Amino acid sequence: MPDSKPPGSPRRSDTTRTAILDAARERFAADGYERATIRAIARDASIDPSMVMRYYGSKEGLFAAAVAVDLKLPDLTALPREEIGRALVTHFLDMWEENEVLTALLRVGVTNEAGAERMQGIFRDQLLPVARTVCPDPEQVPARAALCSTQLLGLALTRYVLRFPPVVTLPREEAVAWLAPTVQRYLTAPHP
Amino acid sequence: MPDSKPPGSPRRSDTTRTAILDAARERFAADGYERATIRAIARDASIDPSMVMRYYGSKEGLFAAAVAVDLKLPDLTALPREEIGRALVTHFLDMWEENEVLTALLRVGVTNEAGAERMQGIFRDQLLPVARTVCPDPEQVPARAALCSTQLLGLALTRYVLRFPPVVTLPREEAVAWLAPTVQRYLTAPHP
DNA sequence: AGCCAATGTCAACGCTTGTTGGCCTACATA
DNA sequence: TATGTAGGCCAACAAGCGTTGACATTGGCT
Repeated sequence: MPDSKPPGSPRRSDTTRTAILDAARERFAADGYERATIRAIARDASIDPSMVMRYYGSKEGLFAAAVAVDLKLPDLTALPREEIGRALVTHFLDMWEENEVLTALLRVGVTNEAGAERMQGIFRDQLLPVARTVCPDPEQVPARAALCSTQLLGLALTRYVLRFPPVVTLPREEAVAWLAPTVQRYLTAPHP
Repeated sequence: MPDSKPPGSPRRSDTTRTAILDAARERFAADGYERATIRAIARDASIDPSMVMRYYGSKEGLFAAAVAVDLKLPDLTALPREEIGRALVTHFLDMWEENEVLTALLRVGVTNEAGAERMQGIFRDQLLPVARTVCPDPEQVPARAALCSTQLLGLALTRYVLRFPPVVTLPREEAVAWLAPTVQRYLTAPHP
């Protein structure tokens, strides 16, 4: 049996495997699911396309392995209540600029069901619990977290994917200054 | 010369042409650019794929013909100043639910350069002038209009494309109630 | 009726895609 | 040093793609 996986043991092929994942993330982020071909990814990683199949089974499997997102959301309870909006927006900008994985996920999620579900899962499993720690009424938590995601993903969409010039030009600090009160309100303001 | 086009004259093939455009919009909206194949569109329209080529030249040409958006933005100067946020949000929801063309444009724009430029052009040519009529400082108009587009497109993205359950579930009136103040502030509040 | 262009059908082209299996190479272990 | 196995490359497959050109059919015109 090739490729049994005693979970901690390093394999001789690990450099190739991560080269494939890196190339895959880059291509998915730049091109989306369909146009990111296995052949192009393999070319970027300087290996044969069949290696991708050997290590990740299929294109879907490669995508699943390449796009694993940890938003690393900070503990908002340690902050003064009126600063959580600003903290969230800056943190999201950090995450988005740290690497390409979020851009990849967004580009893919728009045309690929599996990608959409994964994006959905990330916001459900990571943003929702954080929202729970700051929202007054537990019943409103999903809606309030969802509202935050509309604004945050809208910024990412126009800034990093569609690249609307005025949004790209907008200095980071100014974007934060404008969006922070919005997110703050979605999380903490009384239901309108 | 086949297909000269005296602009007003109806052609015998007009029913076929609009059938193609309808099917194209539907497929682009559901699948994005790559997965919306000419063959599938032709099948939906019950015609031969070669007719698509005859009438629209290429897939790019078909897309250009199928996705023409008029946001039909209302005259905001006729409104009390504090209601323009709500008016804009409701109008955008109307537009988005009226037909599939905006969803098609968003799905395509995320992975297709031409689509992204078209989306960009729509907001530049249609939203910007409206913003000019309500913004205090002309110099801030592009940034403020862009901020509005981040929130409006973020809502459309999560509600109509990624279909985040809490956003889909959110009653229309509630979405308006939450977003209206945001848009209102982006357009009219003093620079933070 | 007879012509001609517009409309539609059919089959094929060249190309790219994801995916597969066979084969060679190199290393870790015995 | 011998050997088994993981790593890697190559060539090929079937399917699907956008696109093309040759051919049949229709319908409005004189």
